[in-house]
Amino acid sequence: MGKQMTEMLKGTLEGIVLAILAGRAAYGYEITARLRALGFSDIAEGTVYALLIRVEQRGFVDVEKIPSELGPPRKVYSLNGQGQEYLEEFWRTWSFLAGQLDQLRGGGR
Amino acid sequence: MGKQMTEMLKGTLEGIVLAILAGRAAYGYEITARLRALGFSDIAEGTVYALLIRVEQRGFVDVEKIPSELGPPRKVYSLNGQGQEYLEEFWRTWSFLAGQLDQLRGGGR
DNA sequence: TACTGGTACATAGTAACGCTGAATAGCGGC
DNA sequence: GCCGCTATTCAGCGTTACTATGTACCAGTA
Repeated sequence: MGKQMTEMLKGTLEGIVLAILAGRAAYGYEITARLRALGFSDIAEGTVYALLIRVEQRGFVDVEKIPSELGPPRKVYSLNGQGQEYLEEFWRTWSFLAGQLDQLRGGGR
Repeated sequence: MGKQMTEMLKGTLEGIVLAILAGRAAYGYEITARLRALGFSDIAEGTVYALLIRVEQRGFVDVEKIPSELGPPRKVYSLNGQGQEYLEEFWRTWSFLAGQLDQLRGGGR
């Protein structure tokens, strides 16, 4: 992925992952796979795990450890109330930014 | 401005400034004022100047020093060919990201 | 002359984020 | 036993925007 995308993901990747979790609970490896399916093909696994630890420490998600039949136990993350609120604020911030950019792009001034 | 916006601006502020310059040439102080008018009320002057130096070093803008009747001489930046190309790539990257986010927001899955 | 305020640019230090690259560990199949 | 897939973790790095200053030029005013 380009450097531009890398920089643009700063601040949005977190929202993207929380939005995925808003759909349903998931674990790290699964989230990485879903991101790749979404077209974010080059997001490193390490990035996702670091992000998950961050949002866990901020209290946006609940964690449950579930044994897997295939490999080591999975840490399943689910969005909690605080996370919901944060996600809503994320969407507000995003809407504002997207609005301004659309304006800039269209008007050219 | 919120911390969310701060992080989200990483990678997009550069595009925003280049888009402003695509409209017409401008100098740092003026760009800061325009950003504030656009609603990015808390963008520090220092941020804009640092960004302008960055894009200048990458060769995206041409610079002309023009004496001001009011204060020190202005450094007027104008987008050049390379900057145009970069801006177009920025819009492509942005479109992809915005598309994916819209999808995530709407579908909820 | 001295002071104030607006214009205009620059820089050192800091924090946050995503990436790179590697390590660790469990399980199934050849 | 070894390889490949699943699954998580961590240290070190580069980029970006912010904070907080500092420099400099000019106009108006007392």
